[in-house]
Amino acid sequence: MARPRIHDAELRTRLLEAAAETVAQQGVDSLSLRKLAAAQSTSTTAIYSLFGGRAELLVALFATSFSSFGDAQREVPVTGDPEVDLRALAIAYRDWALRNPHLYAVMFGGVLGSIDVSDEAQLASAAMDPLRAAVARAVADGIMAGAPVELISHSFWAIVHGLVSLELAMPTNSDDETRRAMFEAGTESVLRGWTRQ
Amino acid sequence: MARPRIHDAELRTRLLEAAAETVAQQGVDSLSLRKLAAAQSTSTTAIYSLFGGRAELLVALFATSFSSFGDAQREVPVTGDPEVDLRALAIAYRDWALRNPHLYAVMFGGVLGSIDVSDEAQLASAAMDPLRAAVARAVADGIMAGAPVELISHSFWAIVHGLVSLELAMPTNSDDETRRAMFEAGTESVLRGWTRQ
DNA sequence: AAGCGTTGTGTGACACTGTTATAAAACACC
DNA sequence: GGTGTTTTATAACAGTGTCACACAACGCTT
Repeated sequence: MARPRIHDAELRTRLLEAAAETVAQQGVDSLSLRKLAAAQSTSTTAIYSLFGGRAELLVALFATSFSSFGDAQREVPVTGDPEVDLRALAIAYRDWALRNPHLYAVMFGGVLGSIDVSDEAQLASAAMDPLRAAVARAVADGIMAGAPVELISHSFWAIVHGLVSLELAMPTNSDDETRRAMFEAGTESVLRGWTRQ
Repeated sequence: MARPRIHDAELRTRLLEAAAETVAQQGVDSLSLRKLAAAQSTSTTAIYSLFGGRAELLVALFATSFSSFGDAQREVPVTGDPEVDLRALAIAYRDWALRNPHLYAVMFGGVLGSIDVSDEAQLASAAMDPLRAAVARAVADGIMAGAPVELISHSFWAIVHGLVSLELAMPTNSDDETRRAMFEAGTESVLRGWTRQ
């Protein structure tokens, strides 16, 4: 019984996808609400009614980024060898991060500033489920031991994230192969650290 | 033969220190050139003549942050046991980062956006010299082996940075002791991974 | 001593930004 | 057709970084 709404879920996804593309290509600082709204032939009011504001828009982007990242992790095939799976998960992790550095900064860097993402932290952690499952298989097979699955998984997440994060933050003059070798050597060290001799 | 300059090195350090305090306490987004200049009873022109602009000011902050961080690493005493030293360096690393999360975001997070810090990367890497020295001692003592010192050091840096970064980015409901235990378990895994059996 | 030339500095304008109050638009119903 | 209600776009507000410009402050020359 009033003006029909155009600020619907469809526009919300369109705005979110456009924002994701801008951030992915130019970084979060280049995201302007005015330009984003204009590109979708609407006004900034749409962003405020659909998200709440810039901060909430970035939280939504944080969530979808982890969702896309989680998809990439889930696409890694499960073999009979947990160690093979862990190496493949690590490489898939690195590939995604190097391909989407700006989104990775939104997910892990302090880019979001003081924006609270407590509610979305679970969703973020869910992207690591394939890793936890692989570690659980390794423990079940007696390949790994020494701590709870959650703890081993966390340290594996930390080394992979640490290596990728340093690679993104610290510009080096070493070539791609060298950097990949450093990455694999790093993950291998944690693998050895939890592997039963 | 002209107006005497007030925009000198002393004002530069004052501006930089004030900027560091603001960023350390409220984050990089809360740093306004206008407010910063006004707080030092000068104008924004000072920042432009002394630094070049906001980006260059943040690069200078990046450098001083790594300097302060490097001091904390160098303050860790050197004992006769390289493994003890590595654990102490890791704990000092974590302490500094948890005490200065916003500066840590400037150093490693994508907070600086597309600002180039290639020239300062060496300075950043220098903060890790105590770690490299400890690894070198461990290798010399035959405690660690399997790769060049630089590679082992890098993986150790990565695990420590990864653990700290996850701790800062992912809000958990576990208490301080649990988080510290997870940190130590993670660093121990890399230590074991490079330790000769 | 007065004026000049030069250099450094603060002021103000410009083009942006996110946010929000307000007024117009677009419908259903009487 | 008029009324009421909801949704939307517009415009104003306060703030930002950046930079051209005019003023201020000195040494030197006349």
